[in-house]
Amino acid sequence: MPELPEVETTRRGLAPHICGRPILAVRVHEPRLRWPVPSDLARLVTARPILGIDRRAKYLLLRCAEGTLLVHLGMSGSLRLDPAGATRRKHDHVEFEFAGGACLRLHDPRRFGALLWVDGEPLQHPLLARLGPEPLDGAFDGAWLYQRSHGRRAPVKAFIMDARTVAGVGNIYATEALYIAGIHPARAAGRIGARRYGRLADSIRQVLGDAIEQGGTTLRDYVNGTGAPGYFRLQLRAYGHSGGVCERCGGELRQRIIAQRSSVYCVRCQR
DNA sequence: CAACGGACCTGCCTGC
DNA sequence: TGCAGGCAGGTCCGTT
Repeated sequence: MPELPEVETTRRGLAPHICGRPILAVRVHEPRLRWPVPSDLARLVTARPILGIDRRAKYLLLRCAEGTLLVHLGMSGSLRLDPAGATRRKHDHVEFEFAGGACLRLHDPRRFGALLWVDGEPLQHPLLARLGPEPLDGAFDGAWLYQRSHGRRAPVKAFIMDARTVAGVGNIYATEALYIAGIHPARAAGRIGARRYGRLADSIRQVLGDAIEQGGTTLRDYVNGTGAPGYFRLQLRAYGHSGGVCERCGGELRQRIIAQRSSVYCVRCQR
């Protein structure tokens, strides 16, 4: 479900409602996520507030006084703030209850997500320490991509989805950015020039930024932390349009597995 | 180091 | 209506 824009939308939706409010109770109904949910989670966070919510790649960092809750939503996860009285649903694995009865619930049917506790500086955690630049940061640009791509024979789509290259570019937005930049997703990363990488970096920034503005992409039932769907799906030009016609050149949009992931591209104008 | 395949799960859709 | 098979927005880890 969630790529970077959906995670960021969740962060923005939740922060004003939960930051600074003490957690009254924590309930773990299903600890078997990607890694086991800490058995002493309740002891770690009960009676303490979440001080702030940050994001790094697709991880949410819920900052507490003595450490950080690291949350990843995997393929099917969502965080939802329910008003008092709303009942728990199937696949709501962890609940954080606040004063007044509102309840933050981690919902994740496929359980590819994670909820971890990190002592100390979370950015030094092994899961985060080696991530590449944030795509919406100034440190990310075409020069960075070009320099990192030297000698790489893997498809450029795999290259930009590698979190060490740039953090948080998933299958939908990699597909869209390559479409916008006019680059064929299967082209070897090391065989693309600096100018084209400049365009690709711009496309990545543009597509992620626009998607965040639209509240993310709702495919199945994604909603942000406060229940609103995202509208970026309406602006997808390649993803989900296989068999259709390219808006730019009239060519055929074709679907194919590239680097183990389903990809859509225009057979005529992506080179 | 780079590249690749497998692993972890449930739900939903298609076709027989 | 039932069932098998394929597919899905992620990413870590082990092997080559």
